[in-house]
Amino acid sequence: MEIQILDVDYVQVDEKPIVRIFGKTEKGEVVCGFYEGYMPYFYVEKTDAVKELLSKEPQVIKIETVKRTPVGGYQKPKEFLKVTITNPSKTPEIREKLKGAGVKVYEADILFKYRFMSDFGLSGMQWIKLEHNGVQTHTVRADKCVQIKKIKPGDNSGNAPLRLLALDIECVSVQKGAVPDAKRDPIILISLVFSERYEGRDSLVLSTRPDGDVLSFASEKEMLEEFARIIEKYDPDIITGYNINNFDFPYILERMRQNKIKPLLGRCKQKSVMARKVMARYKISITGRVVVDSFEIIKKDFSLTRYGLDFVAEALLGEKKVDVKHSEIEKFWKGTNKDFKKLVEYSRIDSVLAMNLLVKLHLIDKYIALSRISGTLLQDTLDSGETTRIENFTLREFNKKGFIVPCKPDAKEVAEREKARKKHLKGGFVLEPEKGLHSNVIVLDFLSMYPSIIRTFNICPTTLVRNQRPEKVIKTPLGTEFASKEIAEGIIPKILEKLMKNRGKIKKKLKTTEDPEKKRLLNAEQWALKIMANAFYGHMGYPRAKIYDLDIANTVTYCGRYFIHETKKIIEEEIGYKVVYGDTDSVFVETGEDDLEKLREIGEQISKTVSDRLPGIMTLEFEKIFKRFLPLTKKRYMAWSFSSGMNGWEENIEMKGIETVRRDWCELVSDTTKKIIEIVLKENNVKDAVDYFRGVVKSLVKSEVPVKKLVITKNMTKQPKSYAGIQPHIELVKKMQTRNPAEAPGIGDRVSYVIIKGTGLLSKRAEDPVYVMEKGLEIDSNYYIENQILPPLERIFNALGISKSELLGNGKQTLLSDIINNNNNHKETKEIPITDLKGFICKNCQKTYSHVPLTGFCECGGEIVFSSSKGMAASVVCK
DNA sequence: GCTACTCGGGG
DNA sequence: GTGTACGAGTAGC
Repeated sequence: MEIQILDVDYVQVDEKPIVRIFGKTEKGEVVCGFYEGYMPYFYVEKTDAVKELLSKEPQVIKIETVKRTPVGGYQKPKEFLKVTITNPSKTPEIREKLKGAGVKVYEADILFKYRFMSDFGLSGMQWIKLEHNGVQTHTVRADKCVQIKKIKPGDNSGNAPLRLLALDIECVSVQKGAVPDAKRDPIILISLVFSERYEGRDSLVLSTRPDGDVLSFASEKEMLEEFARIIEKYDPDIITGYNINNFDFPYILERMRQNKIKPLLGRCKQKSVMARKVMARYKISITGRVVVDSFEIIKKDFSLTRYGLDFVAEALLGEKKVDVKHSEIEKFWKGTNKDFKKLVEYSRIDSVLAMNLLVKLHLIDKYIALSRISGTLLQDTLDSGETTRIENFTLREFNKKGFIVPCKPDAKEVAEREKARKKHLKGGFVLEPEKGLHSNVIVLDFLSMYPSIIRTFNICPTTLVRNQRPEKVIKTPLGTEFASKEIAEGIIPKILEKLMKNRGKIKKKLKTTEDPEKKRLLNAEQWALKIMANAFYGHMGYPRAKIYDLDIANTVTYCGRYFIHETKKIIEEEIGYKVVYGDTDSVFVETGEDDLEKLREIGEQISKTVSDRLPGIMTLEFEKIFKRFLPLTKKRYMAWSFSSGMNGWEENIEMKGIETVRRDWCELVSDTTKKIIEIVLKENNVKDAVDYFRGVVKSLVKSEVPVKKLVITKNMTKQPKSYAGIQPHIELVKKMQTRNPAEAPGIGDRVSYVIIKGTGLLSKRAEDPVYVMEKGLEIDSNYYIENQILPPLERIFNALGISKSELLGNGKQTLLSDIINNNNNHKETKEIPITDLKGFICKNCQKTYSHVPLTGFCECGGEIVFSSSKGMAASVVCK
């Protein structure tokens, strides 16, 4: 029998744990495999005192002497005690007792399911073959329950047919405007959407109101009981919804508690649904199933300005919600039959959208790939971060080679590490960017820089030279030493080699794969391999990590900085090009060439020269070409980029660290910013950009900009009177309440406003856009210039050497172009080709400028002329 | 510029 | 469940 692992847990029966593996066959049968005879264990240092301590513990059933190597500096294996006990849940107690006695304890904080999975080489969503006997049990809901004899890796790839359920609840608060409180406000409606038909339907709505197209119930209790029955009968593998982790599920569980219903929604008939509160956030676990919150994934994987379901569905699916405001739910609930029908439809569509997001955007592909690679169960991959995955993964790899891992650090240790880290750990090197607008810049990146450094110097906590000295070492540029590869190959470098090579193979396979389904899975896999490889460096510098080493983290970043400096030196001093910017693992090289193909050739040449010169597997790759490059500051730039793709050169505008859209900016800002960036980068015309900006300012002043483009939107999260400060949108709501209380926005609604002309406080001049259009009120153009379009654009123009006062003109008609044109009148006749143009220079004091001051003259009063590598010139010729 | 606090999503 | 872990954006020094 072959199954794909969905979930693993254990039950304690008569002093013995039984591991349960929940999975699904290729045909879609649900299987639960029971494994008996595997016992919990951990390691401690070997002393007589420890033996004495352990002999008093009734839980301990076996103490063996074993040879292992602790992780923490290069060393030879030594003797440890392997302690086996009867009950996994007793481990913390014994662990703390030993720790209290000053005894070093290893691997005593590993979840039992993961101890088991690690020893048997099992991963979440992995296919496995089971040799088994049939068993019958009434404790588990599955098509087949088997007693596992042996587990072997499976042959299948892809996924078993997974059955999905999407759900959404509706409720109304007794307190007007507030978010409903599960302790008090009942659920009125539950909508369910099925990926496989359930009793001939693909959706179902349950309600305590008895009309419309719903399953109706006399009480909330009966409705919730039926809800549980449907889940049992439909038996989904995956349950989804929008914000179900932090709203629907905690709410349903509390309502079940109030109604004295045990929340048995999982595949174990005895285990209730668990809602663990982790720092103000809930994590839901349901035995044998996986809860996927579309909202949480979208927030992580997509960069959007807002994450409300309406916005997300529209942006990502092009699908719309039913238009019902939160403040209207009560009205529709208590309203006519038609009103109620609309509410039912509203709820149903919310579930449909949650389902569609998951299915159409393939939201879980990445997480399945991460699970398979790291060994983590899908639910935990979704709920927890990088640390869990890395530690799961590393445990196996270290154990395989006879290493044992320390327990996680306590709060005191974490605090000390945090302090040391802050003080000593330096990050990547960021080069001060060369000011001004650049053309024809080649961008080169190190291929997986940190993983490559780790592999090149065999960097690992198991090879780091501390107390014991290996016969042969390799020294890093920082001076730290590691055992050389022939003596002891580091576990982490070896893992990275496997991950990187595997990724190469998958990328190759991807090129010859046509089937879109297979392609998607391969793509998710190569992505996950990259993510895992890149996470190791960060993990070793993470204060809560079990395998934490500041010396190692510092070695890695130091090498990074060292190699970037070396690279810059080689390019500038040996090859002879200027490096105009660089960040951590990249260099931006300016050349005189402007043909894309020739630039690529130069790029490849630089790549080869540098890679040959640097040690080990350090590889600098040609990445792309910036036809135009405008740095604002470190880590902030914009560029017109060309990279070679499948269909020749692919161009796009790249922005790093620059926002063009922000919640509190109106549309005019993003429109204008985008346009100006395009003029500067693509047309290389600063004058036109300035003109465009002035045009916008002019039309603002003349009230020619449509009101729609000036609307600013903010959320009102609480009652207007409970706001301490004065805020425009709140003041507007107060105004609207006196005008027409029924139409005024309520709590949780978004408030749209524009700022109008007047004498009072700015906040008091916020007005309803509709009202402004009806009454023809005048917009405060000054506000829009100073507070909206100017702040982002000022930074861009500053980078081009144009100050705010110059930009706004201030009456002086003195633009760069005019000055250049005026230069035609110059008496000097010397000409230079435009390709040699470096900038501008004062004829009198030699001060250089990247842009001509708009007065046309230097501070010293001297005349500004062109400067080139061949000297000064009065004019420039274009060829 | 940095660090501390808030709030998101949901109804 | 042998676990305790957000993160961007903004307000406040």
